[in-house]
This record gives sequence, structure tokens and C-alpha cells, in this order.
Amino acid sequence: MLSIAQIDHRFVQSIFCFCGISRSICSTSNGFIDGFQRIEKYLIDYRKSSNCDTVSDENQEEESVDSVGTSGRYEEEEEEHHQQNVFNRSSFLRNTKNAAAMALKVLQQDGPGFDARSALDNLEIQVSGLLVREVLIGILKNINQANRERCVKLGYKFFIWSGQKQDYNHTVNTYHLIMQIFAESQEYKAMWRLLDEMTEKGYPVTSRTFNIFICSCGEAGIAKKVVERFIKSNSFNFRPFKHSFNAILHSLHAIKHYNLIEWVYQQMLADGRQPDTLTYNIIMYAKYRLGRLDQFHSLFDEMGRNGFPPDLHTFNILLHIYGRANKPAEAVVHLSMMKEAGIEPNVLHFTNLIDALSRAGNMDACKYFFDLMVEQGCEPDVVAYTVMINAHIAGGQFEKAEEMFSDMFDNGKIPNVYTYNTMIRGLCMAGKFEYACLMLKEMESRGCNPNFLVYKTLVSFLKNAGKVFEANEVIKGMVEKGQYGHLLKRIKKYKRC
DNA sequence: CTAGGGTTAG
Repeated sequence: MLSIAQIDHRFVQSIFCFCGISRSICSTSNGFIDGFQRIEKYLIDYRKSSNCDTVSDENQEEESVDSVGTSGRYEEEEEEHHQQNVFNRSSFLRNTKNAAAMALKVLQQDGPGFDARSALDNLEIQVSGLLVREVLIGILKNINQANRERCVKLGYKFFIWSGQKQDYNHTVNTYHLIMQIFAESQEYKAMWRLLDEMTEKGYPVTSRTFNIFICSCGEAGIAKKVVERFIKSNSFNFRPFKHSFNAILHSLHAIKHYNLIEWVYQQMLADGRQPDTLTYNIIMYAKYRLGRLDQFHSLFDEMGRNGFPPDLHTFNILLHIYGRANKPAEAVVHLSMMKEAGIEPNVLHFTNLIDALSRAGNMDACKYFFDLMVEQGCEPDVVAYTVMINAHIAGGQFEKAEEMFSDMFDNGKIPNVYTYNTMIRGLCMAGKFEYACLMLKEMESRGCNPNFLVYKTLVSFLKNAGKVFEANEVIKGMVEKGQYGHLLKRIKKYKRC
């Protein structure tokens, strides 16, 4: 709670500074002044109404030093004050959630003969960034193929309605949410319009914005246009990266768009930009994924020639490649090269290597590096255990996988969705269907929410084994939880194959 | 702190 409050406070303050500066720069444009004055007024009110509770949090720290052994009463007052603020904040959260639920209900009634706008007005709810966020997320969560047009309409109606409220301005986050809603319905024109609007109003366009756009376009031609627009954009906030190319390359890397990475790199060179370590690492990884290992190696050489020695990420990629090629000896050599370069191999390196080796089918090497990792004082975490469990299952050694699973508990590591899904898959492959179903129950009772993939894994294995009844029971349980009903088709489709 | 590791999928 405290840390959230502090972040909020800093955020508000930084916007404050930002407003002050921009106002003095743009003092000729009336539109800007009005816009910022509105934001500023809102912020002043916000600080008043929130009673500057965040400030008192900070003061508390200083005062606790000053007031050691002096005024106990003062501390009590502070404490009371603090509790009051915690109470205010949680009731604000609760009220906002209720208001959002009411707004969603009103929106659902929208249709001919129903004026949603005035119905929303009649609710007399306080519009805040949190409220708009709650409502838009509520819409986004329920969106599916069948209702998406209506969802877009309702979402946009609410976006416009809330944006017109006095003392409220949309945030970058609410823009992103409405863009995501449009993206679900492939309303690209509307997305571009919103992007222009953000830029006009001086909102920072971030890599999140880029991500929403790039994920929404299937065609390569459109994707290139998106990239071009963001590279050229003056309002693109590419921090923490050095320039927009690296920010874009990193986003593309995260969504595994390797072809586009090659293209962006060409644009970057044409633009006269020099690649740095980050650029090289991403390009090299893309080359590897595209199966162009010769280019990978020439880039690696080029990188060294240009004064960029391999860093921990570079070594991570190298280890992965040697693992996949089933060259454990090379991996050993590189591990010691890393150490010579002053880079200690950590869990991520070992996990990565073990995963790659398991894909190459070398179970002995997997075990060797797992033990080496522990020996070197590197504690395996959930991912490392999951990768080992997966390796054993891939090698058909289910008992070993189970052993790992219980070792994991002994070492105090809590399995997550990946782990459970891997175990359920393993149990199915071993023909232990009752256990697989029990494992699903277990993960639920341990508070680990099964995702769609978990259900899909279990159901498809059950169906393929002719256990239709059990499969339907699992589906029933899934639908009862009410989250993945709209994805049912995907399981059925699987059945027909 | 702020680039890195995982459910084989078409």
C-alpha cells in the first residue's frame, strides 16, 4: 500500500513539473494552455482531496528519526492519520469498483430507445482514471468474436462520455485500453486516430503503445507501416533504450517477430545508426531463430571487431545454440569463458542451457549441468525445476520427473501453471489419467489458477484415449469457473483432427 | 531494479 502511494505521489509530482515546463514553452498555443491548466487544476484538487497522505508517508520517515524518545503523542496522531488514509484509500478502491460495475450494467442496457449517456450521468459516479480503467478492462475481459462489435461500441461510448467529464482527463493507460478494444475488433483506422490524438495532446507514446499496434496487424505490409510511424515519431518515448530503433527491436524480440527484426535492422543501418550490444544481441538471436547461423557467426565477429565484447545475454544465446546442437563440451568451454570475462553464469544461463539440451535429447547433459549449477552455488528456481521435469518427461522417464517435482517442494519452491501443466502432460503420457485429473484439483486447491492450456492439455489427452466422459467432466469444471467458455471451440476443433 | 530462462505447433 505504502509503496503504491509513494509511486502515485511521485507520478503526480512529475506531471506537475512537466506541466510547468510545457506551459512556459508552449505559452502561445491556447489549446495547450487550456489543456494543461485543466490537468493542473485536477492535480491540485487531487492533492487537496487526497489530503496529501503520500506526503505524510514521506515525512513519517524523517520524523521517526527526529522524534525518537521525544513525543509519543505526535507519533500516535501520525499513526491515526496514517490508518485513516489507508481506510480512505481502500474505501476509494471499493467505491470505484462498485461504480465501475454499475457503469458496466448501464452500458449493457444500451440499445434503441435507451440513452446510455444520460443513464451514466444519472449514476452520478465520480469519474477517475481508476474507474475508466475498471470499466474498459471489464469490457476487454468479456470480448469475443460474437460480441466484439458491440463491445467496441460500448467501450468507445464510455471512453467519450468519461473524457468529457470536467476534472477528468484520459491517461496513457486508458488510451491503451481503448486501443486494445479496437484492436480486438480490427478497427485499425480508429486506432490510428487515437494515436494521432494522443500525440496531439502531448501524451507520451510508449513501447506499450507500439506493442498494441504491432500485435494487432497480421499483414507484414501494415506492420512495416507501424514501425515506420513509430521510428519517425517525435513523441515516441523509447526509454529506457538509447533510440527508437532499439526500443522497437526489443518489442519485436518480445513478440518473436524475427522477420521484421531483420527489416528494422536494415532500416537502422540505412539511417546511419550504429548497432550496440543490445542491437547485436537481438539481431543475432533473430538470425538464429530464422536458421541463418552463418550470419549469426559473422555478426558475432563483427560485434567484437566494433568493440562490443559479448555480455551475459550474448553468452546466454551462445549457450542456447550449443545446447540445441547437442554440444555440451562447447557449453562447458563457454561457461569458463564467461567467468574469465568476469560474468558469473546464473540460473538463467543454466536453465536456458538445460532446456536447449533437453530439446536435443541429451538427458545426461541436462543432469550434468543441473548438478553443476547447484555445485556452483546457484539455487534452482521454479523455472529450472520445471525445465528439468519437462526434460525427464520428454525422455520418457516419468518417475524421475516425479522425483524432481517432490524435490522441488522439499526445497521450498512452489510450482506454478507451467509446472502443473508439464506434470499433467507427463501423467497423461504415462497413462495415469486419474492422477492427471487429481493434479488439476490439486493446483486449484493450492490457489494456482489453471489457464486454458492446462485444460486443453488434459482434455485432448483424455479424448485421444477415448475417455470422453472424463474429458467432459473437465470441460464442465472449466465452464463452471466461467472463464474460458468462449474458447471451447478450440478444444472441439482439436477433437475432430 | 528496468534486455535474459519455460507449456513443441503449423
